[in-house]
Amino acid sequence: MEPQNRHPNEDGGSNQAAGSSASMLHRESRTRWIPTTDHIRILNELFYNKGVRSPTIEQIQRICLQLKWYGRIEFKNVYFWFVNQRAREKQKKKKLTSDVQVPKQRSGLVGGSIMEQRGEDHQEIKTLPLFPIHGEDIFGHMKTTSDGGGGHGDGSYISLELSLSCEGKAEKSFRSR
Amino acid sequence: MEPQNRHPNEDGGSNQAAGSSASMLHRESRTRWIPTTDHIRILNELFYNKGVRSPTIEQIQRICLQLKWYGRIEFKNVYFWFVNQRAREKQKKKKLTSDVQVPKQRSGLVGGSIMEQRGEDHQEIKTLPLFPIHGEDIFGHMKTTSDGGGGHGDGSYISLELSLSCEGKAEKSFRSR
DNA sequence: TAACTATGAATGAATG
DNA sequence: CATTCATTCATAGTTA
Repeated sequence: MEPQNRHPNEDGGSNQAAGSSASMLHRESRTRWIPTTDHIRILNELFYNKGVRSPTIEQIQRICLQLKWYGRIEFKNVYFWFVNQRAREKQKKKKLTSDVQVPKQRSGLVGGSIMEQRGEDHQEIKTLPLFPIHGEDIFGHMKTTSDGGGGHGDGSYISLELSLSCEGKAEKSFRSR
Repeated sequence: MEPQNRHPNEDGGSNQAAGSSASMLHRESRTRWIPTTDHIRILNELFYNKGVRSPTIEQIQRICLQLKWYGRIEFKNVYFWFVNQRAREKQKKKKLTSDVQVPKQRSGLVGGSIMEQRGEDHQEIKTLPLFPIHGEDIFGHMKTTSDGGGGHGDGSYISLELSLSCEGKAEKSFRSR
């Protein structure tokens, strides 16, 4: 289970370059980061021996900068690596410690007031798409009761009649991986 | 970093069709909100096109009410969505706090979001280990290096003196309108 | 090739 | 609001 045994590419140099027999050959395959052994070695060194668990942005940048020497790597790769290491370390421990512990019940939610608005249910009435329910839009006129944010130019009624029947364009949101 | 295949669910009810991997098969015991494509579309519309960044309680309630027509959703879902959207937008927008001077491979890609720092490089340098490979320094103190010469003839110098003292975080701007 | 496993990546939710 | 956690999705690489 230990994540130290991954050997996608050996040697102390290039990585994932030996593609000779494989058929899938992408010019610039938008594939995910494949850490080199040096990457792993250094990252593990930091994580386990140095006790670096949650490096700051600056630290990640520095680490990334150094690791670039051993192969292509980006900021987010380092960031995610630590996130995943922490998560899976904990996850591993949890499984090993299959002890009967009372559920921590760490809920509590934010604020604990409006957040509890559980409107989940009896809402399957997919009958009529009357969007402007009140005649005013979602952002018709409201008073910023506790909007510490400063209102960001409020009062701007936003007509949100956009999704009633949008089917022509499969826009896939704003994502595009 | 842009996903797209994230939300397997559909407003119609279909659920994760790709039945290839048996690694996941959950009943409706799911706790976490899984936004539908309509949810995402509308929320993105509000966030990006309408400039809604920090909706008030009333606004969130209204948005939530509308979105309920497109699938199960609660107040907190909308709330968290905006919180996360703001945070991640900012995270990606956060510019480099320190220059990233990597030997070669700087093909003109400067700036950009911190997460977007795509290594434009496409070559495995891997020829001159500027810093101790034994990784005893990433977060330690490698001030004792004998790099007095500091030869940076070809611009391939990486002065890494990673220290845990990284201040200078004044990137607190980016107001939302 | 399908199934499996390890792990990179994304994101809803939570914490401080 | 900045960070972090938790869960899930996606996929490289391996195995049968």
